[in-house]
Amino acid sequence: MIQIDPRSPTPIYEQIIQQFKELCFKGLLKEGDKLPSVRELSTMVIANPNTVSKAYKELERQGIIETLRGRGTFVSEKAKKTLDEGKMEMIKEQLKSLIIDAFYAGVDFQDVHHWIDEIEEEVGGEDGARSKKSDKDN
Amino acid sequence: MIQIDPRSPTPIYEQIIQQFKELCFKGLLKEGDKLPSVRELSTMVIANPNTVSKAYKELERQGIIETLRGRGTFVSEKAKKTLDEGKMEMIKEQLKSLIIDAFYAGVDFQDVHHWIDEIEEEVGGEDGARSKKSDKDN
Amino acid sequence: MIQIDPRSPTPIYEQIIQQFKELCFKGLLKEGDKLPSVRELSTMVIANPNTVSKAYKELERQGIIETLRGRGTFVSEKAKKTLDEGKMEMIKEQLKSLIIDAFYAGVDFQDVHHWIDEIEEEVGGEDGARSKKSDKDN
Amino acid sequence: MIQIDPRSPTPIYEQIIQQFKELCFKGLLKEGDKLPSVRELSTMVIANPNTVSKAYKELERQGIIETLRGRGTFVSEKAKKTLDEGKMEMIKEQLKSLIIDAFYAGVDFQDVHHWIDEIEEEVGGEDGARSKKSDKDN
DNA sequence: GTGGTCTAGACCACG
DNA sequence: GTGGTCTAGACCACC
Repeated sequence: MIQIDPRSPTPIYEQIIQQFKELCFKGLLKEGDKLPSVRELSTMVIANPNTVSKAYKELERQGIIETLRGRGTFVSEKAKKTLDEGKMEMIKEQLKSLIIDAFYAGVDFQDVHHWIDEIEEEVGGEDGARSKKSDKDN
Repeated sequence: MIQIDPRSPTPIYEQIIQQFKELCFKGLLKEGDKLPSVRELSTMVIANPNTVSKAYKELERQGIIETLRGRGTFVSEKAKKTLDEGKMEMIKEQLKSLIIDAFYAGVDFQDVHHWIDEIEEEVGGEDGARSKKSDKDN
Repeated sequence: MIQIDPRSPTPIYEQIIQQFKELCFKGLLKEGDKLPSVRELSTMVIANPNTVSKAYKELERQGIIETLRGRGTFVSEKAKKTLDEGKMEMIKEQLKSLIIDAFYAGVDFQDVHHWIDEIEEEVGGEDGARSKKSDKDN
Repeated sequence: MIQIDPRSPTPIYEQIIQQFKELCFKGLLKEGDKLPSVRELSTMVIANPNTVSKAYKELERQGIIETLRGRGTFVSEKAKKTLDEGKMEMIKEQLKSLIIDAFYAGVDFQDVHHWIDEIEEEVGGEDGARSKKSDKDN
């Protein structure tokens, strides 16, 4: 379910966050689904409970999951899609940097568009979080 | 020319790298142009010379610039665009994460495409590095 | 009567305590009134009986309610108002923290005074526990 | 400067947060002032660096302080006083609970008003963060 | 059983 | 020197 690369430069807790976000986004984890407990996951990925806990806390802070005390951690009912202008600006900046880096790796704007289409296909087939945007498409 | 935000979470040396890359990409810095010396830039942006040096070293490693001993640092003649498969995969992964984050900020795939077009206009109007790719577009 | 939010960061047993205190304070629960049994309340609010029991025990310890074995749990005859210096100091400390937090949320002392007046109106209209203090006001 | 009670039920990191907030609020720590380093403070209060770090992170998240990487931690230039409606509601709820608790400790609304005045005198003498509200008073 | 807090101490990135 | 990350393992509150 979750695959961690301990040798990766990106922190383990970041990897956990990212992968859960992706699972939710793809719809493989649906609203209300229970996540593995901190201890379970920490043994599964051979990480420290603290590290897992940190990831869960951040996911909760972002509104992706919520914890019901004594019962466990669950995918949040309302994956809040707050229109966050500040965050959007940040993401745009990151996107620009990414594209420039991509260019120096031999990729141009067309390729990036294609990549995004690929990601959309890979990810958007399920009726996950993505389905919410279908209103917009109609 | 270079604007540093000491409060930003991205390291200062990364900011320098990024901004020089952007300048080259936009064509505001052309092949053979001289960069400020480490000492000059470090006083200009109020940073530690070590920090600037680190940025220059990384830019040189990436083939964006080259240092001619005793003469200074210059934008590299041929911005080597090694088709680096590994790097492309990495960038693709980053792009996926970015898109997922964007989604949770209330943005969909269509919007991302538009953003990229915006970036292309902002950046691609000049006959900078990008122009080299135009062969591919045709 | 009692509303529990399982998502709230404040423990469920605390929420129960708080809400019963508020009901008594407002006079909606009067001296001698019978409280729901632990089992009743636990099914009503979908909580573990242990949790409800814990709340009742604490309320009893504070002298707000008393249990008559075999008969049930009742609002205590004399809501003992022990002048507890230690507790008062604690509350004062909490109040200070609260005000500082309020400030950073854009609220000043005057506003806090107004809030208290609002709470007084909301809560003090009934002839509940508060009425006992009216001697002091005169 | 900072006094920690390891026996207190409130977590050490909370105590640190609270005390720094109070210092800033009183104006004993002014904008731009340097806070002790994580290591310094952790030895000063006989706590683990992690615990101190956690406190600093939270203070930063709240916009009270900011860290300049490699240089240290400083009182934020702009103690952001975002009018946060949600937070204000939360604080109001806490205030209500506090007042009810206070009542059962033998305190009435008048007393609470007096307490607040006391806190205002204790805290508002300096030209600290509080001074910003003086515009409102005029 | 769950997550939350804390300690002790290691290693790394940044400036 | 600074803070950021992680491990190992303890204790507690809550359900």
